[in-house]
Amino acid sequence: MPRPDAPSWIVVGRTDGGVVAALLDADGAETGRHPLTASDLPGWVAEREAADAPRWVWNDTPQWYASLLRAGVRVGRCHDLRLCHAILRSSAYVVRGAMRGAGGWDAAPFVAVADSAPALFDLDGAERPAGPPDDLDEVLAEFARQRGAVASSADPSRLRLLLAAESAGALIAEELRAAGLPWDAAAHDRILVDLLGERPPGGGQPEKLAAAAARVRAALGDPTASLDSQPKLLRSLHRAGVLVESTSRWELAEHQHPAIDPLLEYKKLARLLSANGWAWLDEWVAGGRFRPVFVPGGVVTGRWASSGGGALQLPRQLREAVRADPGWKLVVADVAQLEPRVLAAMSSDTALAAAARGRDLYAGIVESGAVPSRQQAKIALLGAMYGATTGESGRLMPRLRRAYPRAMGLVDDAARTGEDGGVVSTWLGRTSPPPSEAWAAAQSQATEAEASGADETRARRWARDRGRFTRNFVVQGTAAEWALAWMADLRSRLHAMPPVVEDLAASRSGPVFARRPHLAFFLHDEVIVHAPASLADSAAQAVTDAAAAAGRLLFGDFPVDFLLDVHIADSALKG
DNA sequence: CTCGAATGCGCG
DNA sequence: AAAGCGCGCATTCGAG
Repeated sequence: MPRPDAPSWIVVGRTDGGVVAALLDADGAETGRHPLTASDLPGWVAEREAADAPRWVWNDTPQWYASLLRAGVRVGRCHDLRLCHAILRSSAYVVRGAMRGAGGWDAAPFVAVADSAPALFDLDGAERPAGPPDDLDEVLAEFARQRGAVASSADPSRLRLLLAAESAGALIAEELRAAGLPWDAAAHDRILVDLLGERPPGGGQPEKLAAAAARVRAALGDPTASLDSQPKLLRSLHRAGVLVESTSRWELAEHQHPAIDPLLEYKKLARLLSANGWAWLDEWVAGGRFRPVFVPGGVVTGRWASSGGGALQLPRQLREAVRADPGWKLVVADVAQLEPRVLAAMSSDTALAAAARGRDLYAGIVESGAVPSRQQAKIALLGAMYGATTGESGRLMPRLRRAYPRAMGLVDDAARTGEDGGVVSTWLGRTSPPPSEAWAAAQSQATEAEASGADETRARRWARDRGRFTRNFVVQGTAAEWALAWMADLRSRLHAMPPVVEDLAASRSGPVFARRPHLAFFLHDEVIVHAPASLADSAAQAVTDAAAAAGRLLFGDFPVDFLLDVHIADSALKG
């Protein structure tokens, strides 16, 4: 329980003398300062965290939190000035000029040299991302600027929610990296050997990959055909009478030729080897953990990106290698049709929300009679959110508009705004970037008297492209906000669980995560929690409860639910 | 040699 | 070659 005079915020930054923490009351007024050194920072933070549970304010979460976690110190809440700056400087909710005067806050996030990929060692100091300002005065000034921008904004409570969620995401991203995803390198190796053959000692092609290549060359009657160079492969195929325009899988699959099957097999195996083969295993898995770099807010819509390791592209093929430590379990949970549910809520479309309640949303649409089959419901709804105009998806749109006019109206409006050069915002106030100068120039040029037909065609195409982007932005971005709220709530629930007493010395997740369930992976609408076996059921319940809480936090009493598929297992392989 | 574009495929 | 959004990464290849 915080003391009555406990600081609401503690701002950390650097001065000439070292690290200084400034204590702020609830109104943002400074009540004291505390000088620190790099070495006594973790202990002091742990003390203040336990006593006051403040919101920690810093320029850039990785710059501070990575070393705190290494020292065994977890914090509950923070305000990440870099991430919040990015939201506020472009949010349509913020009044013009409120963020004026900020310098250096558009910097890329700090990259720690010791933790970074080998390539970064080659960069000199000038090239390595150094992060935003960390000087205490600049940090305090930016924090004041941001508080002012929120207070004077069109919707302070939504923006506060967004900034808190974004900052929680920053903590979670560091914790995910610190804990890592439990990865069984031996299981991974078995999958590789099974599909590719033994790892060739000298490099080179594994046996089964080479065999597939040989079958392709035999079928093409071309013993030297190159399979890895697209232009050369295309010529070989043409010589053999396979008249494709590309070498992509789905076009090849439309042709009949003895070379096609082995070629598709070869491409599949070659992809596995180059993307997630032994080299990947050597580089990215150590000590039983895959530790990717998650990049919160890395996508314009607010989704996370990743950098290194391909964290967001792990093939389903390899899920079997994600294995809980001995004595632990994995809780794997994903949301069914997150984006359509979010769309129903943000548009207050009670009919769409009713179709989704307690069941597969596409089945609900079929039951309502809007379209005849689940497949059509899925194609139509995805088309509505992505802006499909042709094909089956385009043909089904009118039926969807009749059945769900509010939901369809929301995405149609967003598209129209984008086509007209406007900006759109998510539910909590993240705003799309304005059109590029080239885009605007193309539009105005097309309206001039001497505009050519080509000018007009290009302008229209660009306008439609941008419409599809803004159409999707509002839904994808709000879904990202829901996911942040889900994870933030889940993180608190997991930390509130009583730590297990049994000796789980085998845990390789580090001091902060050794005795409690903790998040281990996140992918847009899915989380993996690594939990001591005795707490796995509680962790699964927490995942479900957090989803309900996130729905209420964003959408209040609006009757939409977020249906989860939750599994408890030793591996992340899904049935 | 480095760098960017193009291609293809993995994920949501 | 996708129709229809958002990404990252490996590979090849031509330009400088």
